[in-house]
Amino acid sequence: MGRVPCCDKNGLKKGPWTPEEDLKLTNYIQFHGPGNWRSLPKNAGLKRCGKSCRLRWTNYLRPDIKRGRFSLEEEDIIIQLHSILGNKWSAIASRLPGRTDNEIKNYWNTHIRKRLLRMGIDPVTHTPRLDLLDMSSILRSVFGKPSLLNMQGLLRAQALMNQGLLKLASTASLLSTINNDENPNLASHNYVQNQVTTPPSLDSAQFQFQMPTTQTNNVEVFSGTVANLSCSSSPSGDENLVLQQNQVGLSGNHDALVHSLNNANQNMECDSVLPTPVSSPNRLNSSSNYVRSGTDEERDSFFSDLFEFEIPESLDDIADIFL
DNA sequence: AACGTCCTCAACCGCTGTAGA
DNA sequence: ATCTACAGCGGTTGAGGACGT
Repeated sequence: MGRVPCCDKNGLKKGPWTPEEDLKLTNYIQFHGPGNWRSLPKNAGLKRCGKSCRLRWTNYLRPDIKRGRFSLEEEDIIIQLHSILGNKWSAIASRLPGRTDNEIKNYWNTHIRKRLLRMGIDPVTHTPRLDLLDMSSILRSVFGKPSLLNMQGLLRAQALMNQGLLKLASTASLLSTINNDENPNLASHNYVQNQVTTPPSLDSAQFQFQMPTTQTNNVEVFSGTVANLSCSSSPSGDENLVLQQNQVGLSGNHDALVHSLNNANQNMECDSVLPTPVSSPNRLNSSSNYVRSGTDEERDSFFSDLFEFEIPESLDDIADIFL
């Protein structure tokens, strides 16, 4: 036996709410409080079903709703949480005060998801998806000489491009994200200058994410640490998140480097709970003056910067085919 | 100006989980 | 244990605005 409908559909209005309806609903709830949605429309003089009233209230009329554009911090948080929780929009919304699950879901589907796809990142698994990469933009990022790219070079590149190199690209971008302190554009330099880095840390209510200080004295080309996050639920079933990390050291040797990168990616895939490459922990924790409200261009730039990396000298022979 | 296409997001639909009778 | 009402969730839809030709 199927469920009986929550209300008699006949004669009930559907579609967009009018200001008058909003006023009726708001006034009623202010006086009586929310709840008892089944009887609310009748009592409030609305020709709507209770479900519609509840949705209108929770998604639009509630006084604590924060309207307007999502900040970059909020985007960061959404991406981080989505990488852990998946499409649990209500759980994500509960960590973003003033935002509704519906709003977050819409924003994900219309903005963030597309942006990740453009970056070659699978929005479901949050892993780099090589088949999704917009190679032209990647190549522009890498070489900064779009005019020098030609079809012949691209074809040769395609023939020679292999999984290892693309993983290198993907993981290098991840590293640049993680290791970048304030300016994303500086990230790649960290890897070629053998710097002693003190990566940032995140310590918030939901996350424990510590990056160790790394000494990279003997590294020829790259140095860095890949944090691999995993998630577990507590026996009590609450949603406290426990994030663990695996460190993957990267060193100069080609084979070792690609091997490390493969391991890093395998770890990610095995855990199926993934770090979000486009989000840096220090951003969440940062009190920097980084511009957090952004135009579309700034947001695109913010994300595309995350895929900027430099080809080490030892890979010059590969890079040469583009030029 | 007119038309077509794309994009956004409020609202709906169908389903599940839960509490109470 | 079963049934029912209700709240809530996630996926989907479609109206309307923005944009391009």
